[in-house]
Amino acid sequence: MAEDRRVRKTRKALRDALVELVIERGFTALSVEDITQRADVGRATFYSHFRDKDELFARVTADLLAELDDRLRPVVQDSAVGFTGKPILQMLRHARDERDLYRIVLRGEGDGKPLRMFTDACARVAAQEFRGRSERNAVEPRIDPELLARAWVGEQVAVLQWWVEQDAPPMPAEEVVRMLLDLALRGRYWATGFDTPA
Amino acid sequence: MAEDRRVRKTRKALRDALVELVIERGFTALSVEDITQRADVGRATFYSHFRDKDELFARVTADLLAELDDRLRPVVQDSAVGFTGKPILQMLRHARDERDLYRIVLRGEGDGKPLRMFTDACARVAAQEFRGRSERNAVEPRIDPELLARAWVGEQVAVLQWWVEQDAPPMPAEEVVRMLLDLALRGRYWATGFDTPA
DNA sequence: AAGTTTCCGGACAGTTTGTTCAGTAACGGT
DNA sequence: ACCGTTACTGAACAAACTGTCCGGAAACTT
Repeated sequence: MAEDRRVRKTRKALRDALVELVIERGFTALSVEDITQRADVGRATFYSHFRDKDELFARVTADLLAELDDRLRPVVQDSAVGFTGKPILQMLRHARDERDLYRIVLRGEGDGKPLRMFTDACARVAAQEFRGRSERNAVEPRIDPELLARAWVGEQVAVLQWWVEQDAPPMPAEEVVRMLLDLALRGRYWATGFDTPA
Repeated sequence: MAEDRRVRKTRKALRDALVELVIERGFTALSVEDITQRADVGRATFYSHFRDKDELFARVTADLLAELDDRLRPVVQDSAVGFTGKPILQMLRHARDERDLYRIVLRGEGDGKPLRMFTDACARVAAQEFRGRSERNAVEPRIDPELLARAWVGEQVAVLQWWVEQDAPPMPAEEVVRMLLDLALRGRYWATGFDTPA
């Protein structure tokens, strides 16, 4: 049968080897042989599982994003508004479990495609949310919802990037969320030092 | 003399060819031959000017960042506080003049190294500024200055990315700055929909 | 033990890279 | 206008990597 334990084993070995090496040297600096060598697998075997270096990479990152999606969906759907602290907390916890994979995505490895998929997906949802919110609240849209979403997601991603690259004992996820909430609620503090708009 | 007009001419041709092709196909998809062909220059000639595809790329982006630095330095030094609207306005104007180059950097092209240099530089300055500000104002640092800086810069960069990729007649730079100021001053609006901190 | 599936090492042509070199063209000074 | 210097060119080269194919060895299933 195609139900062979060996297959999953070597695939996992290749995936793990890729992740390790990307962390060590970066994606572009890798040859297929580097990967198979680290995975202790013949070079020819690689091509009977994946067409490309790129395909392997794409699968690894796609799986991570899918897993994140699974964890996030219930949380997002629960709350009428998509942006409580909970989704971010979920993301941070997931990032704590799968730190290397998050690093890879958030470093923009692999032509930055996974990172772009990630941010684009977030921005799409956020933009929709902001559009709806400004309608419901009858707040005149002084800020383009598209731009607002980009800015919002940009902040989240930047914080994630920062957090996941800390090598010292990292700040607890709950603390990060507290700070983000504080940040959002106290824009005036944050903005201290701005000129008044001309 | 080494002051040959031909040299500058072919170098410029190579640089321009690189920029064009990176916009069209992305950096990793390029061979040296692609570049020299587009620049109408012999392949061997390339290596008498640059060691690598990467070196050419690094020079191009480094020059851009240096130029940005030159434009920013006087503005930043003028104002005691580094984060009035003026630096951002300068950046937006520069990005309007050198749109393709900004796109390349902000897309994270070339392993994302230039983008990281850019954001890291900004974050370093911002973090210092925020540290000083919280001391002067005797505001207890409820938010790690490092995190605050990352978040701040992440927002700026995200907005830049968004703005520079718009293909329709882009929103004027002044309008973007106005929105960013509004955004910073009205964190509470932005945060509508958050849970209250647990 | 027999039959199937996977793995392996080696060999293959095709690219790309970075270097070298001899010939040719363009430049700059007098 | 001439001549020495400098830069460009095309070709050839070894080296590395890619993706494919094959026959034999090894592992799994029943």
